[in-house]
Amino acid sequence: MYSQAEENYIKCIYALEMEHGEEVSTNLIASKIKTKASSVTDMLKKLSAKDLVIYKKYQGVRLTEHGREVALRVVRKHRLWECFLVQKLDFKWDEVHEIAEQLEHIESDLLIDKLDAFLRFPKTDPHGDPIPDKHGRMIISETVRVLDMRIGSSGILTGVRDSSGPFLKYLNKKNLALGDKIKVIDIEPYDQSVHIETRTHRLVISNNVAENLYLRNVK
Amino acid sequence: MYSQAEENYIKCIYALEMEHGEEVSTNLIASKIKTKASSVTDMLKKLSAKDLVIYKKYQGVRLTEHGREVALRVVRKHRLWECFLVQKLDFKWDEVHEIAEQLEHIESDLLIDKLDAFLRFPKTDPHGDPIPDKHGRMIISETVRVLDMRIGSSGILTGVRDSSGPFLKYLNKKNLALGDKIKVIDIEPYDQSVHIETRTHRLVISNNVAENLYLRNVK
DNA sequence: AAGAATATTTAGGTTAGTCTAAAAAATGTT
DNA sequence: AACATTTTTTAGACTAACCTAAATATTCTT
Repeated sequence: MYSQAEENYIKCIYALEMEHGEEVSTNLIASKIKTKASSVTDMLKKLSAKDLVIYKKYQGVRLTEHGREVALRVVRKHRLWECFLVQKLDFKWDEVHEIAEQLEHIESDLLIDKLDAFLRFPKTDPHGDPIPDKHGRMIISETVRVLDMRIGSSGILTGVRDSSGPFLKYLNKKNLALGDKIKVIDIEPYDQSVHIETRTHRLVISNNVAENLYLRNVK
Repeated sequence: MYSQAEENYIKCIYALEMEHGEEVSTNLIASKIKTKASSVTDMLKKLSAKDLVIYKKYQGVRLTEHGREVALRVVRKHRLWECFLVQKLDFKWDEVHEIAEQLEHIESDLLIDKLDAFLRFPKTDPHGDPIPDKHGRMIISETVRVLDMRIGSSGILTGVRDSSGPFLKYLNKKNLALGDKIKVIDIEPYDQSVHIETRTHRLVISNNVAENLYLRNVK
């Protein structure tokens, strides 16, 4: 239906809209997709002609209703495949992204619904991100960055903002995993580093890390 | 490593070499891949430059050792994915080809080895075709077409030559499946149609069908 | 509000893979 | 062996997706 390149742009625009709200700029897309701004302009015209985005020169771009549906389908496929790789094939959560980037473009609605059923209709992927159902609906749980927690409060680690390999490897090394209960002991005013405690250990995480961990509040 | 188009040509040349032996002609490739002869010529030059085939103008083409390795890797992936679709996702054997055509191009050796293990190292795909192992080796069992069996002899249905949807659907309807024991009751001299008997029923298959069913001899 | 800096678009070119039409080679027929 | 037919290759064009460099808009600074 749509080419891989088109799907990648749509997915990228969707992610940037989620993250920044408002219109998404050409350069932002270019840097995320690692291509040149001129290439982005070319593609935006094409997507606009196909009614996937609303694009006005120099004004950035937004997904149309239809564009959003396409984006959610790709996101659904990506996240379901990630579940498959981790749950069934024993991949680590930091190893699945590149492979899922390929698998997300396989075209077959039946395949993806059968995969969904095989995995018992998971609601989140291995990084804690919600999986849209076949109608594009997903459960977005209220989460807070570790950095924004009150001192002394606790939460369940439900998601990571940065799901790059290096960051996930860092979490593995520090023995932090989705579902862990985390208590914020103290936030250092000087550098915003955070002392946290899990059921098994205590540690200090940098401000950078604390911005990238999302907790669902407990109690 | 290689583009999908390149992989498809390599796989096609491999299949035609198996089927016809000798050099494979431009037109044969064109008709199998459903493209024009001129496109094939272009691609053969490229594959030749990459040392995947030996190509001499007007003389047809053969795979190099390296080309054969690439072909076997793609075949391995295709057949493993078919197993996955049928065994794990409950697809019918006549529904999996198109999806496997897409999945076979996913690039990750680790993925394919893990999939292999997950499926418990299957030796044949749902159509009875052998699956190459990670070194490209596979078990080719001695099989005979139903048409070539002696009258009164029996065999186990181990493979189909034509694995197109319509043919597989026909077999489903006639209640014939891989692994069934089949006895050849009689071959009609006039039109070469064959009377066969399975554990559960007797039926007559046309010469055309009898050419496309492979049996492994019993006793 | 003008000039500087930045962001975006346009113009024109490249590559992979396809196509049509014409030319050239191989093969078949007598 | 010469002509006809078939097969294959070449030449030249097209599209998708990318690129560089230049032109144009927008935004920032003062």
